[in-house]
Amino acid sequence: MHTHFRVSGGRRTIRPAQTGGILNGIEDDSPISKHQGSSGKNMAQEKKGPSRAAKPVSLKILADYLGLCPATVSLVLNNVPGRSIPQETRERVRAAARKFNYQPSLLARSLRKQRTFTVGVLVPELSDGYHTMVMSGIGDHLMQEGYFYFSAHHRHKPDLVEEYPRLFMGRGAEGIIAIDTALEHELPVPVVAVAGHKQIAGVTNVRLDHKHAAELALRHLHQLGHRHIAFMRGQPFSSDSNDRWKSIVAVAREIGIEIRPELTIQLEKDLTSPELGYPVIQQLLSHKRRFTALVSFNDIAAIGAIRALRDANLSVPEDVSVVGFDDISAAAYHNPSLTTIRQPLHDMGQSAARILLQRIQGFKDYPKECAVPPELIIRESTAPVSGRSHSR
Amino acid sequence: MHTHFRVSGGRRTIRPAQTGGILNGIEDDSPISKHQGSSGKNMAQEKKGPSRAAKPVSLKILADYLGLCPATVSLVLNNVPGRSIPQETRERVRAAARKFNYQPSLLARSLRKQRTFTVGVLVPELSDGYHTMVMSGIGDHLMQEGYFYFSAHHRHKPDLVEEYPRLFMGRGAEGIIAIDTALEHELPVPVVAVAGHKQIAGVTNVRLDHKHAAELALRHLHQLGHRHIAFMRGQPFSSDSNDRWKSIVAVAREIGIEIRPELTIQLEKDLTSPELGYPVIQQLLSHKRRFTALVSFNDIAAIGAIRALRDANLSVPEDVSVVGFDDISAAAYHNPSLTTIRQPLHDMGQSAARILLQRIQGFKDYPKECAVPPELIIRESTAPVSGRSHSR
DNA sequence: CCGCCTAAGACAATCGTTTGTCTAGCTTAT
DNA sequence: ATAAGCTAGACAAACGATTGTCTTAGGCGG
Repeated sequence: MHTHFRVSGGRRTIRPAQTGGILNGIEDDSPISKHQGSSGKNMAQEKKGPSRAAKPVSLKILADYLGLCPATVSLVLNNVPGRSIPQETRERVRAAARKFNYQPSLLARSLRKQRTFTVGVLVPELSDGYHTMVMSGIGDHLMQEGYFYFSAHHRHKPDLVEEYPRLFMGRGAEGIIAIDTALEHELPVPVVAVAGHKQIAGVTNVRLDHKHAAELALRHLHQLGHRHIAFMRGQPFSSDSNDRWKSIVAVAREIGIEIRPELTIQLEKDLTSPELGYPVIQQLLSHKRRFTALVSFNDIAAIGAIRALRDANLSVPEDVSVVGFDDISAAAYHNPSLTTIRQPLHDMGQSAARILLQRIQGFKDYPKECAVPPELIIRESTAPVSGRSHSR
Repeated sequence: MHTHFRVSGGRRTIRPAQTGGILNGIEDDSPISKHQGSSGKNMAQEKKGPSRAAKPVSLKILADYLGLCPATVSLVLNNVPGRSIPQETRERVRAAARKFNYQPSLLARSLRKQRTFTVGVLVPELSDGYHTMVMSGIGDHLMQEGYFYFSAHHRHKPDLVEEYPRLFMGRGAEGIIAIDTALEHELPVPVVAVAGHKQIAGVTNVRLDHKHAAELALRHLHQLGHRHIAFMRGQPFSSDSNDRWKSIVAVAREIGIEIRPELTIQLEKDLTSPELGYPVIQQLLSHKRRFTALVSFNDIAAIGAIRALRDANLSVPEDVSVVGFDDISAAAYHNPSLTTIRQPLHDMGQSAARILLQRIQGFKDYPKECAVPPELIIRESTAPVSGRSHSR
């Protein structure tokens, strides 16, 4: 699998102090609070004994305080229609809820309604930019829809891949999103896979539209006048390698670009550094075949390739144009900055979440697959083919 | 100044026409897996309305099947001591549990035991490398200890920073870890902040040992013979800027390195691209002061700084050594690769989780603060001071 | 033969909500 | 005046597990 990474900047920022206090905190330790407090001020609450959390107010406490029964309070707070409760009572209830900062226990509610509004997200590695970019999209959509999610990373250990979905479900997850993870069998809840490796019944796959990606890259180069193009194939173990290559071959044929075996190089090493692309380009150059452009398997390899080209006294993009893949953040910082095919990872995450929620909500005709369109990011590493192009 | 790199702002984007859309294949029906389905009462799962998950076996179902009462089954499965239950029954129970793939509802258990083994992790941005690296450490420790976690990102929106902790608690979180987030007030559960901005009662802070970091950077340069060192201060709004600077000043004094105002530059812009460091170095160079080394506020700025130095015909590291900060992944890929101070983000996450769990388990004497040691990563951007060092 | 002890498990309360059903008191229509 | 109809809530049964207390039936000794 090729590597995606992201650079972290030192961008920890401070926001202006926010002084809009919400009323909060009833700090008593008696089960029934007779606290006719003043308006909410943030009093430092003294922790006594063990540092257990102060018990939050329950419906029952609230009901006792109001002289009502818990059910009624629940009805008011949930605005259940078709119940006759006078406006005055409603307001009394709501006022008390505010006053005690009542926060319903989602735990209890979930148990009762058999609905948790929670999903599980399974990911190989949390510190990897590719995965977390997808998670970011997932998170956005889920939060917006009022769902929460557990996440877990398995570092490709098969036993964890096997175990976490079960644990998720034990915690009430209503669905599971698996990023770049090969699930082994069907699960009793809806599952959406992002860049998954397998076809399993009941799993919706979200993946890049490889065909489209190939079109963007090749048409771009073609329009710039490139006709002699070198290609780099991904490592066999990368889940995208095969699809991506097949699409390139198909599109090349459509457009009328020739793919020549002697200009095709194959990545083998399991590296996540530019080293990945350096030696293969050196080798390619040693054959002294003419080419004016290179389609790299990913940005990392492209950076290594550019270094190899420069070390061979070829300029990028003057002599050779280079197209990367992924749009890792280093692509923009590199010199020259990289023209690349961006995977809309964030969108893919959002789509995955959207589809999962649809399935959870009972859509029967959910898509089995969802192909997300890539995006061509044009930067400095590609240019029109020039007279002094690389030929020997 | 002409632009050397085009980053997100100035790029041209081509978005292909929306082909195909999402629906590609349609799966007729997902028969929910009935992988058990042997004797006993097989819960017939039919999709009543929504495609809800097959209902998992509960303790009660299991008990019915065994001709026991739920309580007994619970006792066996939890190995509750002090209960007399014959070995034969125990085995019968366990066999049945295996057979039906019984998975206790953590929801119900949590409700009963008032213990969820769940914490909430609050983070500004999920797609940022800094934050997710910390999360990775958090996840490692929590999982190892049998805890799960919700995560949520707030994108610095004050209302979300305010709201999510409450929602976490509504879902039973027993503690909260806030990464790089300015919480406003005390919470009724233990809180650990990583790179937090404030001192709030009840919050344990995990942060980098800035003093140590300054020592590593300055001693390294000092040992290489550098005496004329330029310094870059972080933006005022960055939470680390102040601490880091104070430490540098203190350590410089200890070692005997002079900090000269005319060699000190101040970052102002809120950028996460190398642009951050470029103009300030240009300006510094315009003063024609002699310096042989630069301590950058972070790696991103260092990359911009190096570009500025090179554009001024100065080589790195031959003329000027540059030390970065953070060790973002691009630091290793850059040319020259960056010598930098690595923040052990993963460790910081682990420490945060460890401390939080201790506090949850009732440790009274938890540390108010935890300083994590940085690490010096020596790469190509620093070298011994040479004869041809930058002086004018 | 009777009482006591203990093993083996049943019973029931509880956690905090939700929600269908029921009732006491009042109003209204016939 | 009486039945019918509302109103404003109470009541209680879930949801699925845990856990303290009770019950039953043998087994045993006296």
